[in-house]
Amino acid sequence: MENSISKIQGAITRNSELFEELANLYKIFGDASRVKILCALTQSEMCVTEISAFLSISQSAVSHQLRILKTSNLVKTRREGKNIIYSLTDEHVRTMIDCGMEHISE
Amino acid sequence: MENSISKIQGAITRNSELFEELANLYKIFGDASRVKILCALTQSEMCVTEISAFLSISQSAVSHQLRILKTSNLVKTRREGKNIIYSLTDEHVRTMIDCGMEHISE
DNA sequence: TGAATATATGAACAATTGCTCATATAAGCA
DNA sequence: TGCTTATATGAGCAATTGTTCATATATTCA
Repeated sequence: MENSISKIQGAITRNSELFEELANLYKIFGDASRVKILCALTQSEMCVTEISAFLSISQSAVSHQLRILKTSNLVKTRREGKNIIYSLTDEHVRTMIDCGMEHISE
Repeated sequence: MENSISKIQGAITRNSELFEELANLYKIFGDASRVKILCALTQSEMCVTEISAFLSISQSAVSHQLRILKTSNLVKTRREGKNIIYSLTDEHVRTMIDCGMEHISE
């Protein structure tokens, strides 16, 4: 018991940045605007204006949030004429959202 | 395309509180101290003093965080003499952590 | 080239958060 | 009952966060 606990403690202490990183990932999902954006992109890629109109969030606010999502590598972009099309980077995002959804719907 | 998008929009608009709730859940995991506490409890139930010593976080700080975790129903308690033993409410917490871990370890 | 549309971004501000410090409450024990 | 240990909690504070407003940048098209 004492042994196994100190083993975990070692792991936690050594991997302090790991937990910081983990917390930072969750922090990104910890905002309704961002979750909505991610959830919308789950269904279909969209440009900024679409997202903004779609969620009734100001263009500026959406843009700020998208930057956070992009920096965190949760979304990727491509230009198409005047528009920048945003889409999810990979399936992990979907999994993360599902995981949370499952928890609250019990 | 237009149809499916407006369908999603309807869903998002109607379930605004759902997203708020989802974001709030993630927000709880979005702090290194709390993730550490939850992760520690993943391995074994512990009392406040143990958690505090274990993670090198002040007793007060741990206590404050535990209150949040308990209010959110992520941990439960039982008294044992002078001690209050904290443990995870259910397996969902483990799943949530695993889910995040999987994402950052790629 | 100039106007219109799309997107990004910096400054400012209010709100929230997580910690510390001091102290309250509660249980065990001499 | 008084002392010690365990836990909880309120006030205060510094740091972070998400939004708005104003403006910059970039692309298309007449």
